[in-house]
Amino acid sequence: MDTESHPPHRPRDKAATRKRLIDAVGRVLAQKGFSALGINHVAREAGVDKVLIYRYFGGLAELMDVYGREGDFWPNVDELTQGVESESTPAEAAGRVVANYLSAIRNRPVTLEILAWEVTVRNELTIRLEKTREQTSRELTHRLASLEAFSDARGVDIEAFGALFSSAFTYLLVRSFRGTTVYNGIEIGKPLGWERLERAINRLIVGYFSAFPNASAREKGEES
Amino acid sequence: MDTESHPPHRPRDKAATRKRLIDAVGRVLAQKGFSALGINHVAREAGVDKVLIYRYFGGLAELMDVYGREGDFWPNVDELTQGVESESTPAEAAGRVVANYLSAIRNRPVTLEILAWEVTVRNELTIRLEKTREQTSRELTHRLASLEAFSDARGVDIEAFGALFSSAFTYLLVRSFRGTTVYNGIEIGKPLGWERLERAINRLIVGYFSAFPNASAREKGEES
DNA sequence: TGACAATGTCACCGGACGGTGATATTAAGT
DNA sequence: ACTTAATATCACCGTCCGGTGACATTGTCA
Repeated sequence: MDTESHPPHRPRDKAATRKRLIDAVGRVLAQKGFSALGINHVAREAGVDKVLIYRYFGGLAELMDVYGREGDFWPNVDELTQGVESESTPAEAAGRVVANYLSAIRNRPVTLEILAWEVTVRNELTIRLEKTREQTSRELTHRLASLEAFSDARGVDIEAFGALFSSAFTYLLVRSFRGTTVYNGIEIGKPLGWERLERAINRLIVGYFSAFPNASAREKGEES
Repeated sequence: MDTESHPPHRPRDKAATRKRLIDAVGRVLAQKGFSALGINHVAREAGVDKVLIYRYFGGLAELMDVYGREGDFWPNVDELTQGVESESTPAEAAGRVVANYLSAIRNRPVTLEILAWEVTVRNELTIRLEKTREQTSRELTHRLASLEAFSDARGVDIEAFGALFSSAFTYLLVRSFRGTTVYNGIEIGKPLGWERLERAINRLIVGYFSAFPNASAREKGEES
């Protein structure tokens, strides 16, 4: 429909060709996965000679860098904190962020592809993407910590809390995305499985924060 | 030290050559990772011609199958439930299993490599390994559920609980194994980071089970 | 109109991959 | 000792990869 075959003279337009290449990265990632992400594939997908990748970007790494900047596959802080009010309790806020994170990542194949990619290899590309995400999580932590309720909750390690939950979700979502249907007896490929998970998550969140009822109760839980 | 170079005539021994190939798989996985796992690499590592892989096993997939059977890279239920007594409370038992899981997987590069592999691709081999692990987790769940304390705790979903924690650990361990030093502000490459995680984990466990104090308290937490 | 740079195409290189046929070497059976 | 089959090695094929130099086409500006 859109991508023509070779011969018909395309009007020469550097900017358009650049965009063609950037878009091709996303298409290759979505359709073939990162294992097929190479100079040849991207150029072929863009219907353009691969030498232009070197000329316009310097190489695939730099092209990926641009793609990483322009892509919106990662939710920002505003999206993650949607529904979190300043007077929210920690449990409410955490539950909101968790739900936002889940819905933000689900059904975004490219994002899941990249997350899976980060697990397997660690090169210039994934390190750049990783830094972007780390920056986002830093902002998120900062914003959550600025909530009144959190400032009162002693002993709460919001970073460790977030690391555990986001890593669990990321792992389960990626596994499900890759085709695993059952993990630890949970049907992660069906809504029912995720309902069970969300129920357990809610209990964990409530339990975690209820152990620190807005100050006090410090002598009770500090055994280490 | 052990692996000779090419020329010196080795005594002909099919069984020994088979073993050489199987061991080479583990070495390649441990040293180069699954991305380098190919006919050529394995044969080169074994110091043997690659055609023998076809002759003795049929191909790399079948060789991997044999390797998967003979390897002991996955902890069994006994190892995971070490220290869990029949009179343990759910929180104690869960904490024990969590700690055992962590120590069992850490410093096992091949296991971590395989776990990372399962995230990325899904083929005959990873599916087989996945089934083995799923079977183990099923047994583990069954054993834990048979504890008295658990049978009393209503509303506890031990499978969902385990899925969340094991997936979080797996993800963080693999990321750390791959070289990521900071995740969500946690230094997962250093003991300090893991201490923070373990502290948060303990609070989560205690909080999760304390929400269900051995029966009763059912009308309090069943909002969904 | 003519020169020149920008844009895009083509052909090729060396290397690694999976896979296979032919050949050499060794061990065993008679 | 001689045959024979098992064991192991070698050489080669086609394909894809990342990367690069040479060439063709187009637009711009003097």
